This record gives sequence, structure tokens and C-alpha cells, in this order.
Amino acid sequence: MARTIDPVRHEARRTAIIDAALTCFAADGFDRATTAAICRTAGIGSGTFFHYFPTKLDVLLAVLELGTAETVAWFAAQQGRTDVGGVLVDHVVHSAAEFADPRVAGFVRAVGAVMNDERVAAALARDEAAVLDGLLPWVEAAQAAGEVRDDVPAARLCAWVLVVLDGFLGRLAGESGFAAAAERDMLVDTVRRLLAPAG
Amino acid sequence: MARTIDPVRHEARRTAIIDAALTCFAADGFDRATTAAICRTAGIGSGTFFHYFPTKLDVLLAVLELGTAETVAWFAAQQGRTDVGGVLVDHVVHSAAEFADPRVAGFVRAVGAVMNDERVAAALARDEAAVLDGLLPWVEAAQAAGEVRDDVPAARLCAWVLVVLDGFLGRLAGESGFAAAAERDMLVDTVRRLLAPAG
DNA sequence: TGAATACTAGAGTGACTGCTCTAGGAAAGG
DNA sequence: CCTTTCCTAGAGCAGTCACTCTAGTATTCA
Repeated sequence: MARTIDPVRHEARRTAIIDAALTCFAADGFDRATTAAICRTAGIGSGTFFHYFPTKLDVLLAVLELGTAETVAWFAAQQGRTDVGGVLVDHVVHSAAEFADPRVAGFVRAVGAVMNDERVAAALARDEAAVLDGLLPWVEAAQAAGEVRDDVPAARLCAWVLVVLDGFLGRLAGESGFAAAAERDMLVDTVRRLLAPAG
Repeated sequence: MARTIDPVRHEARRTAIIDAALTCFAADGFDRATTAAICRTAGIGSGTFFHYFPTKLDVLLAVLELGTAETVAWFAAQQGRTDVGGVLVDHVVHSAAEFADPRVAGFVRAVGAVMNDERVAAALARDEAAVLDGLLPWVEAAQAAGEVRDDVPAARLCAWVLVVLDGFLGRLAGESGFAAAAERDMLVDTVRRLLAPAG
């Protein structure tokens, strides 16, 4: 036998490629971000790139999966909290904080170009499910506590929270002078109004 | 001299190409929608295509400009109304109705792939300005009448109405079972809550 | 009618890009 | 040490696509 793989080194290299790809996708979109550019950004040759990922699309999928995992981890960390309203607000704040990475908005737009692909659609569905499943029990609890309106089913409310979050993220890229930090409070307020009991 | 151009015939042909391009862009995105596919959809040869538009990108710009013109025309038609709140609601309803064309969401995503282009950015800025400028006087009037909150400047409120509208549009493409018609009332309600005076 | 020009079609071209292939360097085991 | 496998690089290939060119047709004016 000979040389075994070093999982740490392997994972680090892989992550570096993912990060470079995220940068390129965000800047140029999926189709215009060439594999050559990603390799240059990561400081590797194309041979290395295709050693780690069979396809350019697979890197994009890896980025998506990283995001989904982060979401799942965040909700797992909230287990046991009793201030249901606080969790909802914190989730919005947490999302806004992630959007502060200027690459996020560009990457989301890049994903739009390959949404038709079956694997991408599945990954997006998983990602969305992670957020909705994470949010749902808290919204239900808040409804039971009378903190959130109950004239609309909890699942639909969750979907509408995503509407606002997605809209917020979408505006961060245009040069409309829309800054994540400056608009964060307004975002929280908007979600609050969306969820407030009918009055 | 000989043969002069027939403006009617010319415009009709041009519009047909724009419509075919809209269909293709919406379905496949900007880079994956080939000029060949657009020509096939429009039932023309590539010679005709490039006779009307110097570049594939120019067709996309033409689509954007058509949209901007439509927005300007709609707001012009509201001139003289006195029910300021009604105008705001009508605008949301009108937007939702436009989104009912399933190509709109796909097209917006397609535009995202070429947002970095200078001309596209300028066209998007014009489009956004058309909506904001159209909305602003009505929001200001509603504030003066006490129908809309005034703890936030009117311009910023307008930007946030766009956040919600964009988020709504963005969700129409995923297969999340999000339908324009079914969610319209919720959209109106969400904007109402966003604009309601602080309570 | 004839000439000039708008319009149309589609084959061809040049450039680009995702990915493969080969050749070799480096690390782990024996 | 040697062998085996992992890892890396970058030249090259096959395919694709926006756009050009040419040749011809339709339409209007004199």
C-alpha cells in the first residue's frame, strides 16, 4: 500500500475552491464565471479543480449545501429557548448579518441562472425546507401564545417571512444605496408588522 | 429613390422578436437562451434578428425599456385621483397582475446575469426610478392625510414597498406552490401593514 | 418597367470554454 | 531504499455560440 488521503488537507483544499467559486459566481454569474477564473482565484490549475469537483455545477451545489447546513445548525442551536418571539427576531437579524457578505446577493442571482437544473432545484428545495421547518414550530408557538396573528396558517406566514427576506436580499445588489446594516432595523420592523396580530 | 421603410410593419416585427426573446430569456436565462432559439421561436432567420438588433443584449434592453414605459404610462393614468390610499393599493394589485405572466419572474432572474453590464445597470436604474418617482407623491400625500406612517421618510417607504414586491415576484418561480393569484390578497395586506401608521 | 434599396435566410467563422489527458512530483507505507 | 497511490499542472480538444457575409427576394419610387 501507499499514500492514504489526508482528510484535513483535502477538506481545506476543497473549501478553498468553494470559496473562490463563490467569489467568482457572485461577481460574474454562473455562466460568465469561467472555470479558469475560479482556478486563478483559488491559485490552482484546472487539473486540481476537476480532481475535486467533476463539474462546475457541482461547486455551485456545494456552496448551496454549505448554506443549508449553516441554517440547520443555527436552528439546532436555538433548541430549548423559551422566548419564541425573540427567536423569530433573531432569525431575521441573523439572516441580515449573513447578507452583509456582499457575495451572498450576487451568488443568489447566479443560482437563478441554473434553477432549471434538476439537481439545483432539489438543493434549493432542501434549503428552503430547512428554513421553513426551522421557523415553523416557533411561529406556531408564538401563535399559541398570542404573540403572532392566527388568521393565517403558520406555514403560510413562514413563507411570507421568506418573501420579505428574499426581497431584502435582492435589493442589496442594485446601487440603490440600500445597505444591509442601515436597513436592518426596518427589516425587523417589517417582519414584526407582518406577523403582528390583527388589530 | 426606392423602397422606404414601413414603420408599422417594422415595429410589429421588432415587437415579435422582443416577445420571442422574452419567452426564451425567461425559460433559459440570458446566456443559455441562444440567438438561434430566439430566432426559431420568432420564426425568423438569424439575418433578420441581427437586422433588427445589433446584439443579443440589445433585445434584453428593449424588453426592459418596454417595462419602464408601461410603468410610466400606468402612473400617468392615475393623475388626478383623490383616493391616495386607493392608488397605492391599486399599484400593488396592478403589479401582481403583471406578475401573473409566468415569464416575468424568469425574465427578472435572467436580467440578474447581466446586471454588471453598464447599459443594463442604467436601464434598471431608470426602471426603478420610474416606480419610485411614480409612487413617491402618493405616499407623501397619504402621509399628509394621516393614512400612512410618517416615522419613516416617504422615499424609504417606497423602497420598502419594492422590497416586498420583489420578494413576492422572486417566490413565483420556485415550485413552492406560491401562486400570484392565491397570494394577491396577502400581498396587499402585507403592504398595508408595512405602511400603516405606528400603533 | 426598371432601378434602388429594404428585408430575409442560412451557411460559415472566429473565438471561447468546460473538461480531458498526460506527465510528472510528493507523500505514505513496506 | 522502492513502490504505490495521491495530487497537481497546464496544454489540448471537442463542442458551442454570437455574429458576419453573401446571395437572393420583395417592395416602393420614378
